[in-house]
Amino acid sequence: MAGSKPHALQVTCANCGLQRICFPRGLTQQEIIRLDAILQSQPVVGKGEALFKQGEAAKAIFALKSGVVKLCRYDRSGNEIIHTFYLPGDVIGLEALDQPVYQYDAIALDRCNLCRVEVADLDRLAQQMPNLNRQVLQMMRRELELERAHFENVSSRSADQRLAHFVWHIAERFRDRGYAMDTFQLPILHRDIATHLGLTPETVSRILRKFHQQGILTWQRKQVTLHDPCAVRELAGVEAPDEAGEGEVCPVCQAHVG
Amino acid sequence: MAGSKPHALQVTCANCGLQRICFPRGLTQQEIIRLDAILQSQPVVGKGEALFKQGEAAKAIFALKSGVVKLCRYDRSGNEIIHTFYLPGDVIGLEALDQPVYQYDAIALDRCNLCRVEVADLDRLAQQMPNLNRQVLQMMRRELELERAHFENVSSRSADQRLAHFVWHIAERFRDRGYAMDTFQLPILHRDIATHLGLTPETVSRILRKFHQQGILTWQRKQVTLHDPCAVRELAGVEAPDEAGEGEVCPVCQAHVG
DNA sequence: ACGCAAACTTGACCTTGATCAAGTCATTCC
DNA sequence: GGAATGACTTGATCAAGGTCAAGTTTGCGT
Repeated sequence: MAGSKPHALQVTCANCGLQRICFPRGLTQQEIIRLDAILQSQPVVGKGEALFKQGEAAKAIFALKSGVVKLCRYDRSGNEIIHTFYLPGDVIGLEALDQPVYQYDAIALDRCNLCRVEVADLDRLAQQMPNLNRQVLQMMRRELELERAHFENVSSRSADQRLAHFVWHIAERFRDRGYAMDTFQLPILHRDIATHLGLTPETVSRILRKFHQQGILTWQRKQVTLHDPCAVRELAGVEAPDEAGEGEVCPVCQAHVG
Repeated sequence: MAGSKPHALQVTCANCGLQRICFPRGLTQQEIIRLDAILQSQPVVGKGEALFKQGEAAKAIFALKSGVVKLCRYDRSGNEIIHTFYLPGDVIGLEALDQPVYQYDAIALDRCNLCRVEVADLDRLAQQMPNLNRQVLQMMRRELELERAHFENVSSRSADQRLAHFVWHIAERFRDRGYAMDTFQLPILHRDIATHLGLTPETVSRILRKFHQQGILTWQRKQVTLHDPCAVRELAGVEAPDEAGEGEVCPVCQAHVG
């Protein structure tokens, strides 16, 4: 993963590998340099630790350089509800721009490298950079879009479909970040997946066994492998991107896999 | 409802009854006047008609003055998914600020009075009014918060709880708008409720009968009555607002009802 | 390397809510 | 006003997935 060498030179937005998908997307080179100037700290958070917790003063937002983070909250009877998993390149805690305290917990699922941006600094910068406002609005809208897509997945589909859709969605995000989509490390507990999808760990376990037996995908330890990406996509209920194309090779599996 | 007299004087933001909850919230008097200037049209949309449809060019956002609107979309097998119902004072189609086309259908559930704001006009105005950017961001964040709350409701609760939570949530929104919370007209089909909550119409019908028999609430025709608001809130899994208060009267039912 | 705690698996059983079918009730359109 | 259409109700049946219980495996701390 990016940024894991402890002795590496100081990473700036200008030379960060995540520039394309992170904050700076859509900003000019000059603007990126000014953004860099307010990025004071690049904290590391250990497995299980919180970037922030519900109720804490919301003073900063974070960009995730490596690792995985879950955004969650507890209902009145203490059940965890997991809204999202963040991957490298995602921006976490945007709500802080708008509210005095965080509304959710953000928990690192493994060791995470982050960039921390103070809300006050960002606000000040935004007054001089209209593009940044647009950028922030777009990130917020994307977050809304993700939550809606997730709701559509959970609201009315079978357990098999939910799980297939989840895996496919994660695979797509890895693909978009330039990684292989047919095999990747995913440090998420099956229990957390179950919670995220409104299922039980037992059900997830049974479905994963079935998928494995059918040769569709395996998910053992933290290693996910899509043996038949098209079948996963099909189960997930996602359209093939180039339906009207060549028609010879599967556009998803051939174009992006391996 | 507001704005229903056809011969009424021209309604402006400055004299609109929804000023507190709609767009202008957080703007100065001067800014509201400038906002007014770009509000050219105040369309009326009939029952079942669309404000906009998925795939259309996203050129405007809307403020709802009267009526109810659903935001929905269809999955691959043609099943409707309903994300939100908008009540008077809500702003609809914010995504348009950020995208070339609408991603959802917005359908009027009864006759609706609207304000239409062109995205281009709003963009231009926002460059001169930093408050407006903040305002837009806040509305977007609220929309995200609503979607997450809805997901939490549907993801892991029983059918009874989902329905109670839905009714309670709507009642709260009416209360916040200055209407009675224990009885109101709600022009939403039971079928649409079922879709919104990931249930079937049959299940909704059975649960409503049970609630009626238990004296908790009735929902006949379009008339909703909460006979025991506290029971509804309890079922919905929502904390009483003033738990540590007087302790004598139920803070919700006495303070806001009737 | 050992042992404990947590994660995961597997099987038997049960509950919730979906499905199917046949009705009743409202609303709308001539 | 009366038929036709769509909304809602009610009952019988069924299956997906939850629950409970007892395993096995994994990972971590010492």
